[in-house]
Order: sequence, then structure tokens, then C-alpha cells
Amino acid sequence: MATIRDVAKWAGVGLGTVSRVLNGSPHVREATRQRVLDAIEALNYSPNPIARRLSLGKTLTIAAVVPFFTRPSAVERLRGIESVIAESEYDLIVFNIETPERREACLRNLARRERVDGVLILSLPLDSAAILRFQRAQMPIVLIDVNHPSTPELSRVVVDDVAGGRMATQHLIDLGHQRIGFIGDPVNDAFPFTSSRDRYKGYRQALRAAGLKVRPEFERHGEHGRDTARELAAEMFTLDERPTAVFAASDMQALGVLEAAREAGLRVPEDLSVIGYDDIEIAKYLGLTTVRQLLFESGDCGVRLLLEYIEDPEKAPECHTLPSEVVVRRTTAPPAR
Amino acid sequence: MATIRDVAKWAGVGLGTVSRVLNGSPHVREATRQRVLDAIEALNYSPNPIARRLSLGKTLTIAAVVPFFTRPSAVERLRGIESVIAESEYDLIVFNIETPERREACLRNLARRERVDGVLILSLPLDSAAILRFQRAQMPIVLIDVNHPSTPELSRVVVDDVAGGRMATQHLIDLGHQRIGFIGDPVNDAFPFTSSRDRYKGYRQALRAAGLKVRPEFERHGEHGRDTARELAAEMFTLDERPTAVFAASDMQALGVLEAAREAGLRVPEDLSVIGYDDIEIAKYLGLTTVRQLLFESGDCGVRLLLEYIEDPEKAPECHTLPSEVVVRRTTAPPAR
DNA sequence: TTGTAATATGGAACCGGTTCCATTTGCAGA
DNA sequence: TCTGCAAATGGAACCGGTTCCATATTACAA
Repeated sequence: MATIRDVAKWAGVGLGTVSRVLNGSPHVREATRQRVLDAIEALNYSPNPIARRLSLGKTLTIAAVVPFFTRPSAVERLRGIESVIAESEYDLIVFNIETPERREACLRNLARRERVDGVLILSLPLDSAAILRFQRAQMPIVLIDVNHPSTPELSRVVVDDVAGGRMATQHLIDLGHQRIGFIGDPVNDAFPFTSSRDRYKGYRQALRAAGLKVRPEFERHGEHGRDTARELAAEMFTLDERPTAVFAASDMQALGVLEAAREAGLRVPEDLSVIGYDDIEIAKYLGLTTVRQLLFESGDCGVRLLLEYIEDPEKAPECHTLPSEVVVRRTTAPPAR
Repeated sequence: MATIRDVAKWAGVGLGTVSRVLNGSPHVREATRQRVLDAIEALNYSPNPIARRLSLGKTLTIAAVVPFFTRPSAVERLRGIESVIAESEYDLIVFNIETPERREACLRNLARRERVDGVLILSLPLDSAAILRFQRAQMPIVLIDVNHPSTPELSRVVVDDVAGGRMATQHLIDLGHQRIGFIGDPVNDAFPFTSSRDRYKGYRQALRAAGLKVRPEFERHGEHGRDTARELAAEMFTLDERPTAVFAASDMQALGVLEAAREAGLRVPEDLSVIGYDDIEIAKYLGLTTVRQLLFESGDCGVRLLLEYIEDPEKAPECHTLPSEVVVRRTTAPPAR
């Protein structure tokens, strides 16, 4: 393989000049540049990226740490990441986390500047020890889909669940529904997950904005899961004036609502509209109307943020909130007259 | 960051000795080794992999070229690959190919020893120019799921899609079906994937072997995907004499067929049997009868082969053929009388 | 005690880039 | 033609490892 010295010799110039040509420095005479380009062409030269990295003191590599990367949502985020990386001079290496041991090993390894230039963490809450390690190593890091409160001044890309809840509810309102139920997780839970709570917040905002009454009997909260949701929905359907539409805080809960509807003899969407949240794979298959996050964009945005960070380590942390979108399928329709 | 010279100085030894300790050379006295290990510990030293690579003249990096890596089958293969790579000293970089331009760019780039030590090609037929380029660069390469005839003496891991297609069809024949439809990818596509074509070949072989008529109106080809498959199946169901069973060339397409069946009011498996191919995760959940390939194992096997190859470039090419199996679930049954 | 072979050790040279400083070249103006 | 400054250029030093050769040390036999 030809080296930069071979090119310099062939072109009859110094190796500094070849480097300048390669890196587009303006301080090269046009005639010289041409001679060097000819040499590169003639020798089929291409610079050795490893040598370049050593010399630059950068790895030109970014790591993505992903738990269970076969999950469709993770894959789609990775696709967004890859699409940006492909256009850049960086390489992407992906770490699939399926055990706590591997998570620890990865987080420990990656907090070293000599390994990678930056780290993307997907859907994986970090403990403070891990965060500290990254900070001490001055390792640029961006969290994607990590909404945990214990991740303060770190750059991250998250979804706005309040807005998503608003949109879901608004979709039902737009269809003409006036009696809209909500089924979600307990309001005060031991776990600091915020998604159901925020979606509920959005639900109430949308109702109020539309001038609709907020009816406590249309709101049920219970342990996350299909069965609980089914029971809660079944109760709601026994009301004298039952809701004509239900917003479930997750697709799994929406499945429970669908089950309850079937058991109550309610046709969907004719007698009852149902909208879920997450767009899990089976939702597509079942035709469940739901709220989808911008998965591809979350990867895209996260990695751009990381690259800016690497470029300028002084850059202040940013928190980007991505919008969600309603995916209309076959479980929502205007209410029967 | 500490370097090997810092460690040498701290331990009061030469840098050669530190290197020997790091690489487990036996020619180091135990007392010296301990001193070096103490220094490494004290300085929190870890060797710079970039410098190591430059010095070794190896990139310690493997590329995987994957068209449409969001497909569940591709992801599962990648998982197999990643699981082996994680245990090795190699890094994996993944190239997602969604356009012919990118395919060309990747194949051109990766045929350079200074970029990577080896290349895995997944489900992507190579033209002879690309093959020649890899061979001239002496780049170790292993093909996974590439059954194209134009890939002669290259190492590869394949499935016998013809046999798989035969097995799937035979399963339907064994159940007593006589009118068996097929839905698969376009016969001539920009990407000359062979899997759908070979499965189709197996389908016809099984029909003929059973003495059943091959009916062109029972065969539909269209762009890979659930929606297209749904449309193709819907068309097929309008035939005066519709098939009682359908073999879809992939599970995603089988999902489309199931959807079409539901829309057409056909019960599965009473009115229509459906068999897919791939055994993606959701297939199990939905009870879809399908043909399972050893996807994870194909990645695992392919990357091991590649690593052996890198170890010993003289190694003769090998072709591993992985078995497939029909997984009978709830979407196939004998035809109604 | 000494000689010698085996083993342990130090460090220069190297991998192939980038960077920066010293030197050369080019060109305008006197 | 000469001067002086800016632009162009050459190449040593460096990045942080590995390797290998020359030298130092050790261990054992005579």
C-alpha cells in the first residue's frame, strides 16, 4: 500500500505538502496541488485512517449503547444514527446490552477517551457512578430516550409526553367525540416514570382547550398492564353515560381496553374509539390507532448533538424534545349519532 | 492520559518490558511483572487501541454490510455477529445499505486493508467487479445469506432457500391443500436478492413433485413489505377459485396476507392456511406457522469464519449451509371440505 | 571462582499520518 | 536589479503502541 511518503516522492514534493493537499489547505499552489493529485491517482493512494487518528489524537469513532437492539424501536433509532454517521468521517460501533454485566463492562470501557470520541446512550438510565465516570473522562455523551430525572445537566433527546397526550386526545375530539375516557398508570407511583403522568396531563389540557368537561368518572388509573386496563375499562363501560372514546396511556393498556370492549359487546370503532400510545409492533398489525414517537429522528438528532459536542466541548448541554404523531388506523372513527 | 512510557518510568523499567507484560510474554520475571502491574494500577493506565492498531498494522475492525438492516431477519443476524465480536478484541461497524449508490460507495471503500481487517456481506449479491476488488486487496470476506451463483470460491454461510420453500409448500400439501398460492418479492429487482426467488423455486418443485398444477394466477410478486403483500393477497382472494393456502416468502408478507384474509372475511386457518418464512419475533406471538432459519447462528457462524480467515489468510474457503425447519403454529390446518 | 548459555531487559526504529517551524520561493515595488 | 514580505514548501518531531536487536543479568556447571 502506498503511504503519504510515496506520494510525496512521486510528486516530488515534501510530505507536508501532500498532507496539506489532502486536508484542503489553501496554502498550496495550484500547480503543486495538481501534481500531488496526479500522484495520488497514479498510486491509488488513500490515507490510512488509523495513522490519521493516532496523529490527530481522535478516534473518529462513536459508540452507541443500546439495550436489546433487536427491538424495532431501538433499530429505528439506530437507523437514524447510522444515516448521519454515514455522511460524516466517523465510524459507529454498536454495543448491544442484554445483561447487567455487559452494561457495566461497556459503560466502564467507554469512559476512556482513547476508545471513542463520544457516546450515545439509548433508553438506558445511568446511575450516578456511570455519569461521574463519563464526566471525569470529559467524554461527550448524549442520552436518547432517557427521561429519568436523575440525569441532570446532560444533553439529551426525549419525547414530549404532554404534547403526545394532547394530540391523542385532540384526535378524538376532532373526530367529534365529547365523552372521552382515559386509562393510565397510577398517579403516584413508587417508580419515577413520568410518561403516563405526562400523557394524562396532555389529555386534560386538550379537553379543557376544547371546552369539554373533565369528568373524574372517565379517568381510571391502575397498575400498568393489559389486565388491569381491561378491568378499569370494563368498569367504565357500565356507566349510564359511557365514554364514546378511550385514550389509553400505552398500547398494552389499549389492548386491554379493546378486550373489555369486545366482552361488553361494543364494536370498535363503531361504538367505541380507542387510541393507544407507543406504536408497538403489534399495534400496526391490529390496526390500533396510536401515538408514534419520531424514532428515526431521535437518533438523527441525538448524534448531531453529539457531533457538535465533540466539535466544541464547551457547548452547553441541550435537551431536545421531539414531537410525536398520531398514527390513525382502524380503532378510531367518529362517534355513532 | 498515561502512556506506556509513563508506566515504564513509574515502574522503573523499559517500555519494552511494559509491552511484554501487557501482551503476556513469558520472558518477564515475576517481580518485574508485578511492579509493572502496580504501575498500571496506580496510573489507571489502559493501552491506546489506536496506537496499537497502527503499530500492529491491523485495524482490529470488522465491517458488516447489510441492506435494510431494520428488517428483523437482518437484525437477528447482526445480533449473532455482535455476540461474537463482543467477546473478541475486534470492533464491529455496520453499514446500512438502502440505495445502490451507497452500496457502491461502501463496497469500494471497504476493499482497502487500511480500513478494516475483514468484511461480512449480508444478503447482498456482489457483482464480479466488487469481488475482484476484494480479492485484489486480499481482503478477507464472508458472505452470509448470499446465494447468488456469481459468488464462487468465497466463504459463505447460506440457507437452502429452495429446500425451505419446498418444505413450506410440502407442509401445506401434507395438510391436504391442492390450491396453494405464493406471494413473494419481484422476480427482477434492483437488488437481486435471491431468497424470495429460491423459495419460489422450492414452491414450484414441491407442487410438481406432488403432481399439482402450477397456476400462474396463484403467484403474485411485489415489492417487499406487508402492505404490498396485503394488496396482492386481496387480489388473489377475488379469484373465482381462490387458493385454500398461501405461502408467503417472508413473515412480513405473511402478515399482509393475514390482514387481507381478515378484510376478505376469511377465517384462518379454517378458510385459509398461511405459512410464512423467517420466524420473526412477532410470528410466535401471533401463532404464525412459518419456516425458521437459524438467523442468529448464521451471523455467529459467519463472523467466526471471518475471524479464522483473518487469522490465517491461507485458509481455504468454506461454504456452510444452515438447516431450516417448519415451525407449525396456528395459521395452517387442513382445508375445509 | 569463573565461564557460558539462557533469560531478562532497555530502547531505537517503526507504523503513517499531522503539525509547526525554518527555509525557500515568488512577486511587487523601488 | 535588488529588497522585503507573504506565500509556499520541506521535513523533523510527534502521536503511543510493538518488535527486535543489543546488552545486562542470572543460574548453573566446571
